[in-house]
Amino acid sequence: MRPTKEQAKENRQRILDTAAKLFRENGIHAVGVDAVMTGAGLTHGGFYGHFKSKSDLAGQALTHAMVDMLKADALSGSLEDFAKSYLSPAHREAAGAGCTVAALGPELARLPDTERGPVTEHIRGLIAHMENWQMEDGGEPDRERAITDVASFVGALVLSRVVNDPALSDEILESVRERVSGKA
Amino acid sequence: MRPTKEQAKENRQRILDTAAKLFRENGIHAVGVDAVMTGAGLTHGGFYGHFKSKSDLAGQALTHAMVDMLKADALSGSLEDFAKSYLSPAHREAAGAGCTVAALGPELARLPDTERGPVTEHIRGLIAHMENWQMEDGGEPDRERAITDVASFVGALVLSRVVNDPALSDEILESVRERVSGKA
DNA sequence: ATTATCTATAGATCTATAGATAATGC
DNA sequence: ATTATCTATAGATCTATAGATAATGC
Repeated sequence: MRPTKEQAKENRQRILDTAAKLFRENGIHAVGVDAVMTGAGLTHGGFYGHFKSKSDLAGQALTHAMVDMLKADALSGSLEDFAKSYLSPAHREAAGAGCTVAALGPELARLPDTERGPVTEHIRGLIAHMENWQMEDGGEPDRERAITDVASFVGALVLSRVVNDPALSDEILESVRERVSGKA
Repeated sequence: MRPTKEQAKENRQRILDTAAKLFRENGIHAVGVDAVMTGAGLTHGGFYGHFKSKSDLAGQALTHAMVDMLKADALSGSLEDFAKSYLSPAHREAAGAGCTVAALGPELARLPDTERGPVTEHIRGLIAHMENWQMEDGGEPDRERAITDVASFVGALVLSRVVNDPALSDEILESVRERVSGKA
């Protein structure tokens, strides 16, 4: 029953991936250690061999998810390409695999100051990317606009998920997408 | 020990107000019926005489909070005044008395379709207000811009609360405020 | 007599720990 | 012998209900 050292490391990674998905889908508070372990194909008792606590897991899993997003393909293309994918119905419907800030913003905001470093750096990274795209388009970097664009992206995705009218939800995503693309 | 009919109605209202505040501050999931009742100065057993369930309470309390916000003074002034108050450090620090969408967005998004009608109408109301302000400024109403502005407001408030660097948090609020005011 | 509230508790669920198990790794 | 996982369970906490209490309202 005991797995190899490598198998154990793989199990640990699967716990992290499962947690990052379930937390973003349902909220950190709504997902128990038990659900994460079952999702990873293990029993919940073994959890504490891998992580100190649920809070420890949440920190590691979500930091990992945010780092991955900043390295994703979508960010290596143009601003228009990024907007098209970030503000897509597909992203709206796949919260578990999508932007951590849009999926868990207010819940992350309630974490103690000391645990919000990774999200803060993640947001700095998104702003920096916006500034880069502005320069690629030949203009001077406008930080005020970069920040506003990031805010409107996150806000639009949150609003599009909150609203229960599909037409309005689509309209929100498209409005921000066209507005950001159209003013380069 | 039994209160008058009027006292009972006041108690019910105090439960609603306490719930609306605690839910926005800590998240719906993180606040128990017990904490709401204690906050309202009652014992938790009496709760079910007033509401069918916790979910029933959450629906009523938050709908009430959103209706109140659309009637608030801030919305009767200019767009600049609204932006100044919505995007203020005071609002950032008082989630329990502030915008329900910014405080609970992703958690509301996970509610079943049938319970998201009130938030949807609330968001429609915010967009309509933006369009009115545009017309007051003498221009044609630009719905695409109205939607983008609402998204950037909500997004900015969420981001300002997530970030653990006070300078960046202030910068996010001010950037969106200046950008929205400056392009009228 | 009615009823808003309180006391007490049942039944779930959730975090965390303890001890057993059994295969790996020295 | 070590250790990753499993079984079992302790201890909290949370939603909801049942029955008692005591003052209002007919």
